[in-house]
Amino acid sequence: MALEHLFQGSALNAVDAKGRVSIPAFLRSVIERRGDARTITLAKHEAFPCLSAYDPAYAGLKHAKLERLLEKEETNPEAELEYQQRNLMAFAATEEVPYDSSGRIVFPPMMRRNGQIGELALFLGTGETFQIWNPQLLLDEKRIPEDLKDIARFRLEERGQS
Amino acid sequence: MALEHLFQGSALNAVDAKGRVSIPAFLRSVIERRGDARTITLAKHEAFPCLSAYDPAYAGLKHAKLERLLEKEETNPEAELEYQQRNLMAFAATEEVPYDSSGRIVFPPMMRRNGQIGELALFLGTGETFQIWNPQLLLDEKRIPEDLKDIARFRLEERGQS
DNA sequence: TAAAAACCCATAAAATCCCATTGTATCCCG
DNA sequence: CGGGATACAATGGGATTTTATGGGTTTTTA
Repeated sequence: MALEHLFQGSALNAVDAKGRVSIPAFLRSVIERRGDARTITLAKHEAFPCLSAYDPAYAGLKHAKLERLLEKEETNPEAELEYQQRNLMAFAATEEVPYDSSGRIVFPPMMRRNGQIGELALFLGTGETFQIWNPQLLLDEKRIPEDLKDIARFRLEERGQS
Repeated sequence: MALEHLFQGSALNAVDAKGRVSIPAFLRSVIERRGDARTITLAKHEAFPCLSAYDPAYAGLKHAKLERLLEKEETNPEAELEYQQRNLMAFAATEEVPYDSSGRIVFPPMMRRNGQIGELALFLGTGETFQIWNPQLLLDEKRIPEDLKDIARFRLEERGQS
């Protein structure tokens, strides 16, 4: 693994009527330092009711890792099936979207539903990747530490006042 | 290995009365970034009841890979036979079709039957290649993860409403 | 010459681009 | 160090371009 630049920080942005959202500038700057792409890949998170997001550099690493796993166990038919399934999840079940010169993506409807994202999108850096949450779902999730919920509450208040 | 651009995402497109289908633009853009061709190669998938599809750049890689395998085990007569068989499958059992300026191919009847494709074609990116499914067969396939079936269902709904 | 294949045109919906506005953080200079 | 000036981030709205798809017409080919 070993990606040099890591995603960190949080932000709460609006999703407009066309489904557009600004990717926070501090996340974009990490993407652009990792590579020269201006796209993000969206996937349903495996554990939480939110989306997982990352850049092409991370996607490439993930793919290489899968390939290595396969070659190690090439002759095992069960390994072959598992490889097929993982590959489908990694690529078919994800969507790559470019962001424009003002840093916005338009949310693919499928991902918006997968992540149950409404009019507000909470961005959370998690190192190699970042997450996008419906802030209310994060507050409702018992597996999320209270301190993190406080951050979400703060971001909500911040927005409520302005 | 190491193809720089990977096939990713999903789409459900109509097959019209003449057997024509649009190749989703996001898949075409990968093909055209990998090389300057505007064709795809179709084959029956080895494990699933669907078609496997790729571009000329990948076909070249696949051929090189087979060659390498053969050289490694040159003195083994069984390896020689396996090479002949794989080679036949990789080249004789496939069809290469060009797509036109609007991004459509006409489905070769043999492949349409091999993949049991009806009036709808579900495209699934799988990294180095992509798959084309009859969406109903995917929903019926027990080896396919439920999350992926959800995507197929979403694509079907999306189309049903319009 | 009839069936099939390739080509061309048309169109509605969706995706993309472009410009405008506003609020906020940063800079600069006296 | 204060106060404006500047730059950038986030967002709204309209205009333009692509995409997916249907249908007709010409050109092969057998």
